[in-house]
Amino acid sequence: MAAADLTTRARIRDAAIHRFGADGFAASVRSIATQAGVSPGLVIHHFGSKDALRAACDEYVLQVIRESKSRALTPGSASDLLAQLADVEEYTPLVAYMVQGMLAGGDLAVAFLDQMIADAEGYLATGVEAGTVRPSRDPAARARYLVLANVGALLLHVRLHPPVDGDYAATIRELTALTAVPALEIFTEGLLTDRTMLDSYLVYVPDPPRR
Amino acid sequence: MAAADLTTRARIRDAAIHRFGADGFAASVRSIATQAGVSPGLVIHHFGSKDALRAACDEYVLQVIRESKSRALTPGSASDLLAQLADVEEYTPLVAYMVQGMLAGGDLAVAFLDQMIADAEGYLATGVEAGTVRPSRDPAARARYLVLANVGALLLHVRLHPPVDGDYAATIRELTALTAVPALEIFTEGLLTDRTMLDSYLVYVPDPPRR
DNA sequence: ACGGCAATTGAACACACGTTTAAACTCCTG
DNA sequence: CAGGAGTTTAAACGTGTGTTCAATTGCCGT
Repeated sequence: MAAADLTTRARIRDAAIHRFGADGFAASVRSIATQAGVSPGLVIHHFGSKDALRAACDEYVLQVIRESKSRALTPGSASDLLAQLADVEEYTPLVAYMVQGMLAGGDLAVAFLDQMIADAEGYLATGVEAGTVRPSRDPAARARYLVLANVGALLLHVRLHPPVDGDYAATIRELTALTAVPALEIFTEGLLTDRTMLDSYLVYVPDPPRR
Repeated sequence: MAAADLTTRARIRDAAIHRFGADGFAASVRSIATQAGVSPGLVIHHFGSKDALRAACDEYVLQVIRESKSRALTPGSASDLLAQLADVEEYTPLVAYMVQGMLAGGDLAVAFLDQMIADAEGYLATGVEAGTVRPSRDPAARARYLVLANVGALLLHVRLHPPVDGDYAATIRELTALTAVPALEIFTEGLLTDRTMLDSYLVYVPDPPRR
């Protein structure tokens, strides 16, 4: 995110990602222009409108995250994707932007979460084959639940303990420190001592997964 | 939320809860005034400012939710509080408002979640005593994780499948249908087959709970 | 070197917002 | 019945917004 040798258009895009991520999508065009060291009119000249600028940011963020995933990141744990990204200083603004995107809803959030769920389902299936993960009655639903619960917990934690100076890495480490033990505890030992709740729900809704 | 025999001030407050819940806190004073059948100036006359109006809504929503909890609601499952509230037509706007409040962050969200976490810890402790819930190395952290994960999943689900015509009850039922099986599965059978992940994390951070 | 084209700017526009103000209305009290 | 306090409204104000426009700058090819 260095201001070096970038197209003006790219500098404006990066500034927009920065401000949207820090202030939400109500951030003004003028504040973005200031951050980019540019006049407000030029922002519109390059992107047409604020909405189009946001759409361009959405697309760019999604593309960079997709690329980064195939690169250096350790695979295997889908729910830590954002945590790993936040640790790389260059990617921190993308994490902040993605968080705002999920808080605001819209196509970006849908696309990101759908991909995350699909990835998680793959990781879980690999684990099942390797014998480290228990099989599920409905692997797709389990992957969806795990992603929604863990990403959702991240969103709430960010709202309860907002990053100072945009330091998402510290906030996410804080979340990990708070939730790793209870999460691992539940994942390895369970929460309930008997099967009555599960069994009674299964006879109530006995539908098998439909794919 | 009927428009009958209420103080004008109360009618404006209810209209504000309705519009804030439906459109977020960017909802305009004018739209609230229209919904209440009143002029914009009167809204400010009664509450002083838009921020003060929101503060009054925060306080009122929190108070009503606290009262309703001691009443007819089935105790025992803290994470279903919002689901049970959404099923009562009268309370649906409060649920929508609360969702927006958590998405926006702020004191309302902190107060609500803190209370929810405290309640969950109580329910879990009761379950542990009764032998239906497994004990935890850190009961407070477990309660916090469970609330953040389940409420967070609710927030994300609402953003992915927005309620039509404010029908939060249907959206939440949809979420339950999608996540009940995987959640119960994980809670009774666990997710991992061996203890290596948990044990290795415990030696890495062997701190016992500090209270 | 110069004409042309894209980049860029500063000023302005139209609009929506929260809020203010003065006047009208309502209703209870003396 | 008079009057005053509280309620309510319509209109206006000031500000910030996204966007437009004409003018200026800077660069590149011929």
